[in-house]
Amino acid sequence: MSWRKQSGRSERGYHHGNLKEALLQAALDLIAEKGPGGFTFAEAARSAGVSPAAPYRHFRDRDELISSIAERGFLQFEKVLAAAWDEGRPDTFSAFERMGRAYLTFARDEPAFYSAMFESGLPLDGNPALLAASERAFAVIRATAERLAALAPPGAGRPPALMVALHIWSMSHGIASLFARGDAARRKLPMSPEDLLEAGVLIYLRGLGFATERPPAGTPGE
Amino acid sequence: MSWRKQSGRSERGYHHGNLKEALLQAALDLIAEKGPGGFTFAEAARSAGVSPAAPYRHFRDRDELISSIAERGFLQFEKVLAAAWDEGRPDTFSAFERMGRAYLTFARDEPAFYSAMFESGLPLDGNPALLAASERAFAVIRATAERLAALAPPGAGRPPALMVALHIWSMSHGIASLFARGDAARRKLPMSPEDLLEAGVLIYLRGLGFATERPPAGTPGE
DNA sequence: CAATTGATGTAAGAGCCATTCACATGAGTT
DNA sequence: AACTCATGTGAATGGCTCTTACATCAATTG
Repeated sequence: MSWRKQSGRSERGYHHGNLKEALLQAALDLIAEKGPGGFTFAEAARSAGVSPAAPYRHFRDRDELISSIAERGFLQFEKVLAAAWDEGRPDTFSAFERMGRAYLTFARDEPAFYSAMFESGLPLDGNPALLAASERAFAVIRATAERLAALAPPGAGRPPALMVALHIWSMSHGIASLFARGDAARRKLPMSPEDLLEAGVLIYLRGLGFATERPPAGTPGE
Repeated sequence: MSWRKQSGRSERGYHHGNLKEALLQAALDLIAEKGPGGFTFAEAARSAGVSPAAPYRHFRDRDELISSIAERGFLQFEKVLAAAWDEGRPDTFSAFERMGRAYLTFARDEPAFYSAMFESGLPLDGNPALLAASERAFAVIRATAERLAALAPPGAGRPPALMVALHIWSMSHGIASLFARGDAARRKLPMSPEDLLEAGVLIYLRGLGFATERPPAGTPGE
C-alpha cells in the first residue's frame, strides 16, 4: 500500500516533476466544473497533491494561470476553426457553415477554455502572447471572410473582408454566449443554436448579394 | 443635502436607515470600477459605513446582491431600449437603428449592470424575477422584430419574428461583448462598434429582402 | 406612558483563499 | 563528494464570506 501520497497518482518524491502541466489540467477541470470564478489556486494545488505555495514557482499569480489557459484555448480554438474550414473544401459555403458550427461546438465542449478566453476579464493589453494567440484565431475567420468577399457579386462594391469577418465573429460569439453555454438550458430557444447561426449567416450572405439556394427565412418549403 | 448619514463618516445612529439602497449603489460603483469579480461584499459594507455582517440582513448572500443588480439592470435596459425604439417613430428603420445604438451605449455606459446581467454567470433558472426581467428586455427587441417581419417583402415567405429578434440580439450582444467594453481598447477596430453594428444590421435586413437605400457593403458612397 | 418586540446592526469567530518568506530537498553538475 | 539552483514546504498575514449570539432602537400596544 502506498502510504506515501494518496491524492493524485502514484508516489512522488519531494518534487512533482510536471507540476505546471498538472496545475493547468487541474484548473481546466475545476473551471469546467464550477465556472471560471469558482476556481481557486489552492484547490488546483490540492488536486495536484502539492502545497498551496507550490504553484507560485510556476505562475506569478492566479491571473497568470488563467492567462495561460486562455492562451492555450485560443491556440486550440484556432486549430478547431482551421480544421473546420479546411481550406474551404469542398466549397466555400459548406466549409464556412462548418466553421460556424465548430465555433459553437467549441463554446459548448470547452467551457473552461471559453470562459478563460472571453469571460475572465483579463486585460488583453499587457499580455502580448495572449493577444497574439487571440489574433491568430481571428485570422482564421478573417481568411474565410477574405474568400467570401472575393466571391461576392460586385453589384454594389465588394464588402471589406475585415468587416465581414467581424460580423460573422460577432454573431457567432453572441449566439455562443447567450445560448450555447451551460449544460442544460440558459435560455429556451425554438431552434438549436447551430440552426440559429446557420440561418443568420445565410441571411447575412444573401444581404451581401449571394444567391442562397434555399430561402433562409424559415419557410418550410424547399 | 445630507441631513443624515453620509456614505463614509458623519454620524448615523445605530441603524442606517437605507442600507439596502446604499449597498446596491456601492456595489454598482465598485463593479464599475473594478469589474464584476473585483467587487466584494465586505467592501460594499465598508462604503456604506456598516459592519461586514450588516448586508446579510438585506441579502441572503453575495450572489443575491448581484442578482438584484442584474434584475435592475434588465429593467433599466428595457427602458433604454424601449425609449430608443419609441414605438417605431418616425419610421421603423431609423428607430431600429437607434435601438441598436442604444444597446451598445448601454453596454458602454453601464458596465456594472452589463456585467451583472451577462457576465456574472448567475443561474437564470431558480430566479424567476431575474428571468422575467431579462425576458421583458428581450420582448422589446422582439416587438421591433415583429414590425420588421411584418414589413418584409413576402418574396420567399415572411421570416419568423422571433428568429429575427434572436439574430439581432446576438449580433448586438456579440459586438458589445467583444468590442464595446472597457474604457480604453479591448480590441482594435477599423470602425466604431456602432458603425459595425449598423452595417451588419443593414446587410442582414437586405438579406431579408428589404431594399436598403445605400449599399451596405462599405463602399464610400456619398 | 411604559413595556414589548421585531427589524436592523455589531462583535467575534470559523473556515477558506491568495500571497509571501524563510527554509528544505534533491537532481544535475563539477 | 560538494555545490547549486529549481522546485516544494510550513507558517504566517491579511482579506473575504458567512454564522451566531447579542445590542439597539422605532413602532406597537396595553
